[in-house]
Amino acid sequence: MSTAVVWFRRDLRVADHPALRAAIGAADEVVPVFVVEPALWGGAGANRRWFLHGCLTALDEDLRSLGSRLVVRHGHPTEQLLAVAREAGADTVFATDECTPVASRWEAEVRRVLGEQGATLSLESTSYAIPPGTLVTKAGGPFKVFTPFFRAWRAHGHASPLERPRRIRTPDGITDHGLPERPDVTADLPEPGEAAAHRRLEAFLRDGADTYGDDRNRPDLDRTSRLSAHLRFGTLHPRQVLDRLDPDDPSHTTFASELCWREFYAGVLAEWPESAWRSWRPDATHVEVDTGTDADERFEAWAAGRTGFPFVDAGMRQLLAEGFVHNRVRMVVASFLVKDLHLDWTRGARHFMEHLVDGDLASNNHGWQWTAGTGTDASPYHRVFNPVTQGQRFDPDGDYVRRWIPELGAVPGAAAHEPWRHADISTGYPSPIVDHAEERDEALRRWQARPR
DNA sequence: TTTTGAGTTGTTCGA
DNA sequence: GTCGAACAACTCAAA
Repeated sequence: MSTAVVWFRRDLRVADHPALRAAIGAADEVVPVFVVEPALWGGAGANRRWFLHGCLTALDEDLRSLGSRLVVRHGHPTEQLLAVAREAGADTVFATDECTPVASRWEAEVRRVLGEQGATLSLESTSYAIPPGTLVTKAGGPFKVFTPFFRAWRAHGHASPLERPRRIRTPDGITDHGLPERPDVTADLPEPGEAAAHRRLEAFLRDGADTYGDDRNRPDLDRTSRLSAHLRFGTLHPRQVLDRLDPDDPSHTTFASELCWREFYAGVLAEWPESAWRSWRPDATHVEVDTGTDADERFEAWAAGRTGFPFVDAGMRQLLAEGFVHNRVRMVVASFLVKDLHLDWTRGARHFMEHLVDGDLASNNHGWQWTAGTGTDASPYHRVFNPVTQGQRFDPDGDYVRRWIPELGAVPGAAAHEPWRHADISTGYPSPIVDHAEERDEALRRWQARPR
């Protein structure tokens, strides 16, 4: 009897799972393992831990229905994988390549330690339709601009999803530490697990995909896919999404481009690992940012949704309430932190990572860098979002704003975006903490004054 | 090597 | 109210 280990990480599904498929093909018995690494688990934020816990529970149920089960271990992946491999008598550990700086370090460590024992780590596929680093420019270098990358990405095509396995044989008697306690959360979070991911996908294909091109920027309509958390934890693979889209439908293509942004930024982070928390543009590193007590107070107002700008505050309150923010609003609140409050983008990125269920280092932090003007984009400095006109344009009836800010419940229609004009009926809502026109000029001044 | 066209998501001003 | 131009100058990708 031969045995293989499958190391689950951000690929918490059984269908379309190349590493699982490879293990089943290579060995008679398969031990599916998830290692709870204390530092990573502790750093994830309660919302993401809650969702992860649910995904692991669902994965265990799915595996049991196939005749297997999920073995959960706590500690360093190197020690724990080695221990499981020894217990099971396995000489190969199969895993999905994560393509992130931290994961790459773990993989190298696991590969080395297994190698010392005569065992191997076999990486199969990635969490992306096209593995980061695959696509290069004609000059052979990494892409730094999205549009040419998107063209190359579309032309390259992607693999078809794999079938769900019918049966998985797993040996008895492997020690299991069990899952950590499920954290208590106050937010209303999405349903975790592979089955929920597919229900979400089907709902989007039915109700949102055909109008995505027109409606995606409308937080009041809420017709985006809401698949981000599932893509983050791999309860769904982008292959499985792309497989259901019509490449000739412009609306579907717009949605595919959003999946492509995820892959673009994964490639950028893999190429420049240090850009996770430092400005990608060298000349943007030293744009003056505010620190100190005043800056801290502005940050707290932003984080709590008390800036006095309804579109910004609605987004920040949605983040706390749902662990999710509509993409359009993410850009507006990020622009506000960086260009109206003059705070370092990493403060905002860290706050997002704390609360977002879909929090992904590459997408989140490079999204922030794009807004801050420090990332892979050529000319963003004069692109300062106006929080009022953005609200008026993308939430034309004020519905999104009133949904999250009860104090504005009596302010009708688009007037909710300018409550200072209706102070008599907006009860208890703060006045704007800054003057947007002045801070916009200040942001432009600081950018132009940056040392180069 | 040099050149050329283009660059997610915007705002403001003035005609 | 609508529309086009300006907002600096730079970097990237491809020819």
